[in-house]
Amino acid sequence: MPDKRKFHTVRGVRDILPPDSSLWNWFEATARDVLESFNFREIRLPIFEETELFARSVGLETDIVSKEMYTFHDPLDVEQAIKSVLGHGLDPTKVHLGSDASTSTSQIWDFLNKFESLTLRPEATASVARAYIENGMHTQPGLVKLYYAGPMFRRERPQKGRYRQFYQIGAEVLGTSDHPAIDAELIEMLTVLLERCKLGNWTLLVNSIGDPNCRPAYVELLREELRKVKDQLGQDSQRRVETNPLRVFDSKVPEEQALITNLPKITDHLCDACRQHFDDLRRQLDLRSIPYTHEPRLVRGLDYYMRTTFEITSTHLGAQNALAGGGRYDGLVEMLGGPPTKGIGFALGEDRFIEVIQAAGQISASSVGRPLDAFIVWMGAESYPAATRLARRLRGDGLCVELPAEEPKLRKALSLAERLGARFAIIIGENEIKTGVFAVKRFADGKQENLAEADVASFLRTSAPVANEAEAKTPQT
RNA sequence: GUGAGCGUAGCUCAGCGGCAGAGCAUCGGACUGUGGCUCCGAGGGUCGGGGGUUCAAAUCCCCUCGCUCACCCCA
Repeated sequence: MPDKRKFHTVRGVRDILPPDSSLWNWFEATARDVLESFNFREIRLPIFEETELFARSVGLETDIVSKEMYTFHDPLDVEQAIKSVLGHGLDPTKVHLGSDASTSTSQIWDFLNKFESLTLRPEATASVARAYIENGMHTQPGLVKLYYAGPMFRRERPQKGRYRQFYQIGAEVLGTSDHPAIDAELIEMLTVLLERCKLGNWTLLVNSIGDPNCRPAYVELLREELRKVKDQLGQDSQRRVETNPLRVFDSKVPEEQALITNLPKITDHLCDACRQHFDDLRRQLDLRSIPYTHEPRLVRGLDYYMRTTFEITSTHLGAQNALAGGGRYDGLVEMLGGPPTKGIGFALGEDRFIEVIQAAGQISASSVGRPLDAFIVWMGAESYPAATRLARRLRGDGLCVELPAEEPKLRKALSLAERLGARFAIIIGENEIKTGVFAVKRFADGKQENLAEADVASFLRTSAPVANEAEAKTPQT
């Protein structure tokens, strides 16, 4: 008896179906086009890495590393390891969950962590830094400008605009220079992409969070100020006062907002070098005519950020309103064992971009998807060979063609073609085989022409552009 | 991990103690070489799952699972 169990996606992941997938493909192609026009080149990275890479770069205390990573051990490696432990006369029950009250979960983790631990990437900057070091990319001439695209994984509770498998496109600039023009051009690149997506309702927020010279003193100052008003803070914020005072700025508790506004701003406590860098960044944005808001409360969550941080938010989204975010991470490569290297990058959330593009309504799956150019209706077994020849010819000419496998009734075939969105139906039956001309019917106005096989392709192509009809009609903004 | 809302056909939902429903979609027919319209018909259900109350439960009660949104945090 067949098992009637229905399989479904696991929590927080989803299918992306046609026609939506057309919009995704369009967005990815557009992003690639923009990034490559700034001379960025794609780096294809693995989906999983050693757990240690993310722990060290993203930061042990971050939510991402402490509770959101999909970490696993190769089962065969673990089996091997257990056997080797047994070979040393150790008690196997000591490593069996629940078999012994003295074996705690953390002890089991300690045991497992002696063996290679792997993690589905929660972000990709760490991988880029690893690849930069591993491949000796510091010997390449000039700046190393890379971009990546693909899925990331974080085990968070899903909500609007947040998924456990989500898609990011990111760009990174690595090398010996930390000139603010690099930061500004990276941001400019993002604004160009926003324009190409015909998005208007976005805001650029920028800030500087200092560097290891000036930030520790500021964090201490902030902590002292927060302690003075601790009893007015909620539980979450009270905890952060001790663990990570900067995070208090992220609070959305309404009662805390007034308090937060009056806290000392990090940009008032930067060292001279950081202050200069931030001032120059703003000048660089001005000379590019990029509107921005200085948001002193913008502190990014990942440990490796320093100096420049920025974020693009959209009013079209729900609570998860960040479309893209990034910042400078000058110490990261060296911390991972590479040469002293400056770095800056951003990641944008594809899921969120797609949502905003759809909400804006300027670009849609139907306007960027590939249309079905021709539906071939054939009648009678003797016409099928001619139909297959025609289909091959049209497809070879770059057209999208549907050829029914079974002989259809004419009325039903035309009905199906119309519902599939075909631009034309090409009718091949006894009459057409005799005369050698095909009836080509245009659905838009119902007009029909008789054409020789050799003329069909050019007729289909010239009578209407193949793709992006709707986009071409939309005035440039 | 916490809170709230919601689970009935592929989709959107009605029904809220008494035979499991509608619209849309799908398939077939009217209609044998000309689509859209119209009409007729068909298929499709563990009413999320389990337990309880009752002569009788989609409906009332309890538990559980799932989804959505929000918190936390982030793209």
